Amino acid sequence: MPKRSNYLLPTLREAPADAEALSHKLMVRAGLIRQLGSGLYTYLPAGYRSIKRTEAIIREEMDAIGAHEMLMPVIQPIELWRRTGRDTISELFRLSDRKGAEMVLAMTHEENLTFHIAAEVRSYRELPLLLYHLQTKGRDEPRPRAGVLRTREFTMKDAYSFDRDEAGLEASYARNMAAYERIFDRAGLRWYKVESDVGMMGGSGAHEYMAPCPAGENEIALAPDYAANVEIASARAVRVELPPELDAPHEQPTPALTTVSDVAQALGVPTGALIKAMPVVVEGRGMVLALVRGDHRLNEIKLRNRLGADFRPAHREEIEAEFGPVGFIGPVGLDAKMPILLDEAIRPGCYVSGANKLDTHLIGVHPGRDFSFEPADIRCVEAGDLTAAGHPIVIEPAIEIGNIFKLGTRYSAPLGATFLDENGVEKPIVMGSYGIGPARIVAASIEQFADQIGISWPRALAPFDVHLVGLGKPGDPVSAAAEAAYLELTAAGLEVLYDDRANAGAGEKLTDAELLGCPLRLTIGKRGLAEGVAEARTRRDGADASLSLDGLGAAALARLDGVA
RNA sequence: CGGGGUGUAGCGCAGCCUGGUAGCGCGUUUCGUUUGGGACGAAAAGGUCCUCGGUUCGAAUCCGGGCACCCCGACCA
Repeated sequence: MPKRSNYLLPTLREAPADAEALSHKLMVRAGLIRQLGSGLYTYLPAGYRSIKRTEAIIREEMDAIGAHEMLMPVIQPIELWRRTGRDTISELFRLSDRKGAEMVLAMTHEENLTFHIAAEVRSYRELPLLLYHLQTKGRDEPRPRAGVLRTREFTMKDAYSFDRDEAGLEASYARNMAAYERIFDRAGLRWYKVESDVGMMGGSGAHEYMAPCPAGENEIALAPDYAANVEIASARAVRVELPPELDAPHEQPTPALTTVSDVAQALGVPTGALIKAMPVVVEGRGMVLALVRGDHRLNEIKLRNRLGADFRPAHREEIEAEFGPVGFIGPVGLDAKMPILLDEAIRPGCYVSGANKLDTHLIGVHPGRDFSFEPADIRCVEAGDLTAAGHPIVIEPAIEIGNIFKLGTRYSAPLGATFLDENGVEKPIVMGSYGIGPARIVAASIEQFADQIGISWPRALAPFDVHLVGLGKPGDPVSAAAEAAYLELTAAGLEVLYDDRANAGAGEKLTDAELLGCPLRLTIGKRGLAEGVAEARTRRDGADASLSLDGLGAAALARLDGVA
């Protein structure tokens, strides 16, 4: 176990100027990481200890569900990626070897493993399989950020399941889910499992594991009976007060009023009484008009999923050709020209919409009567919306610490991973993939539990169980007692960092211990030595106690047992 | 890829507008005094001022190109 006097733990009194997120600042200040380049971080010894502890938990729980660890290369021939069509992903790092052959740095390992499974697995008798590895991933992120939270190179635990059918996949999925819940619980995190978009992984279903924290780059919608990424979340909108019914739409002059809030204010109606019209162009299909309530935002992921195709916002010229002046467009009269999707939050009633005429809106527009539409759920949920059971939703920022995907045959089909069933029929293997980012677990833990004075580790992730602070000078009895304590703690099986520095003051050592945030700090000083005790302070609750130097190892272990 | 910002000693920053031998705090080294919350005194080391070019007698400073890094947005298996 290390002594601080010859351990690389460069703590800083101030955070580097370019750090913004709390976990980033603290990891640098506590001497856990240093930056090499944008999105590229070195783990110094103490930081790497936490990473390894996290990885150990992951290994134990993956092994416990019968997954088998292996190891696959980071550098791969691009050919495999061509076969799955992932060679065009812009985040893919590309390189070439001395012969000019094109290679990539793997961003995940579906191609790699499926390639082997295709070659080695022939029969239903060999399935199911569940394999994983912990390996470096490369991603040419457009924007790395927040220290270790979003980097261009990082280690990921990725597991892959291979089953003969959907039912098998469901079972594999459930096993991984159970392992994940144990992993995040053991790591001491606050976390949620949320429904998520399948994104570019493809496949039929996905969940994300989210750790709420201020630096999170995702938003999750939460209620007692609900948890989903806002990318796909659905809820009942808060009702709005609508203007009185009219027999037919009436034109209303709205000179130069092009925004929802301006129009609402001028007409004396809530913004929710307006219909916001967003024309989009679907590749190869033409224009579609998406309508959401004036106080809502269009959810592009939900709209894409609903359309089943990518789309782009219509250009100004396209809008002017089909509708009228930008800022005054609406659905009335357009239902013959293009499909209209009306968000479900727009309840029956009379609304205000653009009149497709300069400086003019329509009041008394009744969907269904004044234009035809298809109902759709295409808006972003908002805080205060209600779940099916009537609970209000809150929205929290969170960091994605793990995800699980039902891949189906997304990779097995293009890579020819098939098997013969009992009837001799060749079928594609049904796959799932399951990822966890150990560095994000570490950073999320710091985000969730740090306080004014520094990190506050859960015991499971702390670089050391005990931070032993010796306040004596070389050669004095205090120093000798600290050295003895160090030996005894180590012998008791504790992971201990001993601050034996002769050139650091008491305040410096104690402050450093608080910054690094190990669960138990033991101080050996003149004061305690006179009583034959070490002074113990637990980091999470700040509680002090005196532990007899005689039998210190057992006493420290007992003290730690009371800590998270 | 759009917008904003930064680059000067290990870290944090000033100096730049108005060109004239590069500074402050912390840290580091040595000596002494201290020794339970970053202590005091004395001495010292440490910088191609991101880079390339231009203007000028003279450039950290003015002008132009490039690079790197950070923040917001887009993007994010």
